[in-house]
Amino acid sequence: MPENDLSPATRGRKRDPERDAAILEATIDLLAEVGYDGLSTAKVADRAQAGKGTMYRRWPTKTDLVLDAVAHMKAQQIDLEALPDTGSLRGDLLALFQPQDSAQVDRILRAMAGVVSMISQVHGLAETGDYSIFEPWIAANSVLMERARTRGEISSTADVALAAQIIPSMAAYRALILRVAIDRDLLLRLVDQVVLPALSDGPVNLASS
Amino acid sequence: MPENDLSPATRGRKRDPERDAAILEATIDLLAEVGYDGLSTAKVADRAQAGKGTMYRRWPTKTDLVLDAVAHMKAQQIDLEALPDTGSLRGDLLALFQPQDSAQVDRILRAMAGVVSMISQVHGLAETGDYSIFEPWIAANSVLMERARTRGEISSTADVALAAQIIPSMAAYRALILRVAIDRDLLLRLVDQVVLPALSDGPVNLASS
DNA sequence: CCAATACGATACTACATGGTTCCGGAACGC
DNA sequence: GCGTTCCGGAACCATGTAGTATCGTATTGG
Repeated sequence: MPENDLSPATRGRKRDPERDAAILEATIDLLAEVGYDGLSTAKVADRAQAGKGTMYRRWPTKTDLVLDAVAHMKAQQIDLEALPDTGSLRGDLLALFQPQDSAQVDRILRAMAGVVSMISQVHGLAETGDYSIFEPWIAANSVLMERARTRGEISSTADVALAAQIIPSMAAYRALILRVAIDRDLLLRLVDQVVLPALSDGPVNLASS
Repeated sequence: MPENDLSPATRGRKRDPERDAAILEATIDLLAEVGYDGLSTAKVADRAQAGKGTMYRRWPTKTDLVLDAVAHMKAQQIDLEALPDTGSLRGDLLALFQPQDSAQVDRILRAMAGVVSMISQVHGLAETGDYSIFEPWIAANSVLMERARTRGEISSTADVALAAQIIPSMAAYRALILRVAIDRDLLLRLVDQVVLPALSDGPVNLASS
């Protein structure tokens, strides 16, 4: 009797993992350029210098391919184990958004815009949230802020869950609607005039007329 | 000589303006449900109980139709001439986002998500910004905040341009990515813990250890 | 060396869809 | 009434594309 009909194919030529990477990268490129629907499997294959058979051997469907490409992109993002630690929350936040290569960030945000169109069409995708690039950024913000709280740097009652969403949501708005990335000037204003005040203890100092 | 080859057709049956509205409404519905690419002209005609001829007599192309539908939706939005005036900025902000029927807001935000996919594919659209539903909300925020400033209610040096973007950008993030609208609890937290502190004079009261 | 599997390339199928055209009928102005 | 323009409906066409199949070649293990 055959051990297993689905034996992992020990014989024959092996799959080239480099092809996986090339196809996923080409997918992200096109996602950023033309969106989910503008992306055709033929174009992906063409750009990756791959045959469509090679693609469909790995991903049974265009949707699977794009989802995996997004996961791939996400994995290259922020490493929650290696967050900046400058001693102050302000320094940490600036450092977190600092090092990103501008062109690379732009590509990622545009790809994210491409994903938005997929959510409308692929049923049951909105519920998982797996596709969001912004979620790890929010998580990173939370970690930095919680650390600042244990240092006593911010209010013990600060709404960290909310504050951690401010910068990422602004980034999302600009990326998806305005099609522009956050620049350093805006980042400074956000940190100093919005995020830090929101976390501080200070009573809202409305003019007491 | 003919007065004008394109004379507005004084003879014959007149166009039914109700058809315009029905078609635009159907377009927005579908835009919210399936996105720009999931939207087919046949589906729009079907839902509006209209013939495709009736549609193409008005809009030469699917893109024109969708853009006009978005403009139509935008026109039904915030009236900058009739902003709330409760006496306090806090009251004004809460009133601004208050009256919206939740289901209606949800529909609008989902439609906006559908528009995002169009931006990737229709050339030269991202530059105009005409499509953004959020921009009038930002403008309304700015007006309310400037009024508060002239009342001396907030700091004279407050960064209104930035603060006015906070709530709308959060709404955009939630609508486009999370697919959820802003509820009253979140609105309260945003106003009291983020927006108002950002506009206040108070020095950032970081714990002086 | 050989069977099995991978690869890029290309041809092919099945189907959806944007846009046009035509129909029979209804509303309008003259 | 009579021609013109509108209406909903449906047929029609050209194009694009997801997914499959095939071909000749390159790698692998036995």
